[in-house]
Amino acid sequence: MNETDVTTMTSSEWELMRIIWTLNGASSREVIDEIQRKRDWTESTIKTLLGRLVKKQMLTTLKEGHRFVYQPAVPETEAMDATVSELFTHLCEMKKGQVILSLIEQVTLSQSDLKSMQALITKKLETAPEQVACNCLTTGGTCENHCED
Amino acid sequence: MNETDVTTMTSSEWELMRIIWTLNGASSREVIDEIQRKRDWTESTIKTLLGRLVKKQMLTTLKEGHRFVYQPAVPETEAMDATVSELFTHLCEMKKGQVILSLIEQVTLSQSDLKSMQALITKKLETAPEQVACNCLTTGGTCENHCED
DNA sequence: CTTTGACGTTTACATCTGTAATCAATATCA
DNA sequence: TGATATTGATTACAGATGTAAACGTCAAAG
Repeated sequence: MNETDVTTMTSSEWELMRIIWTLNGASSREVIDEIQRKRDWTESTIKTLLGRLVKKQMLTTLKEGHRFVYQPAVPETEAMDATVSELFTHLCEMKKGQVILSLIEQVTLSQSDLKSMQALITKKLETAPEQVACNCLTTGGTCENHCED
Repeated sequence: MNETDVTTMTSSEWELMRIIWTLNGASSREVIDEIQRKRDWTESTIKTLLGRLVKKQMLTTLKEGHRFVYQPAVPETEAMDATVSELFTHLCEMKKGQVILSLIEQVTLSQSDLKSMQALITKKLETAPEQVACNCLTTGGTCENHCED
């Protein structure tokens, strides 16, 4: 039940999590060294962030001697999907397609990713609506109503 | 130069902005009424948020009598794209494709959006790499290296 | 066994955010 | 014109976040 809310992760926290996800668990030293290759955060700052991630239950600790191995408490994929979904709830329904399009444009995608998308899109085309209405106003007025006056 | 940074918008602020974008400019009253159909924020709270958006230069004000018409200082599309792009910089390069795929799956997309995607994907397939490497560690180690031990 | 280092914990503080009451100026109704 | 409602501005305050120093404790080195 009471699931960890990954959507409250901040940018800095994402940076630590990525390392820990990728290493599939890491000591504070590993995280600190890795982070400091890119950011000039002090050791202290990074420790604070680790602590906060543990408190937020994004990380679990395994005691190994008297020090810890920090482990992800949530799978990376789950966190990515949840965060992106959450962001999309803020966007105008009508314009999400455009946003995804420009994402596809900007991201480097593998053959296999592209093929999966192609398949999915072909399937979605079978039942896709002609238009998707704007849902920004509760009154039901759509963007067009207003933008073209 | 000194461009407004849309990526600092919070969830609450997005809600106000959406209304103002959709109405293409609005009075505080309009915003308050519209927001209060969904949220039970007080008038006061909404005014504070409006003020902060003006200070952050996300909104511009036009004096109309002694009251204001709040106008978007940044186009909605631009804000959406910038925010989504920013979020994607936090994600493992290798897994962005999966995330986009699950987005396509979950979002309602119009025929025309889907067709644009299809075209773009077909084009991208021509030059797409077989694999996209994980970029989570500066050491260059990819997810595989670590996940399969 | 003592000194030194590594590591987790506590404390600190400014800024941002959520949430809102109060105030001052103005416009509108009586 | 005076009372009242509107609206923008100021002030408030707790919690989250960025950023980091200092502290206590255990382990390793000497």
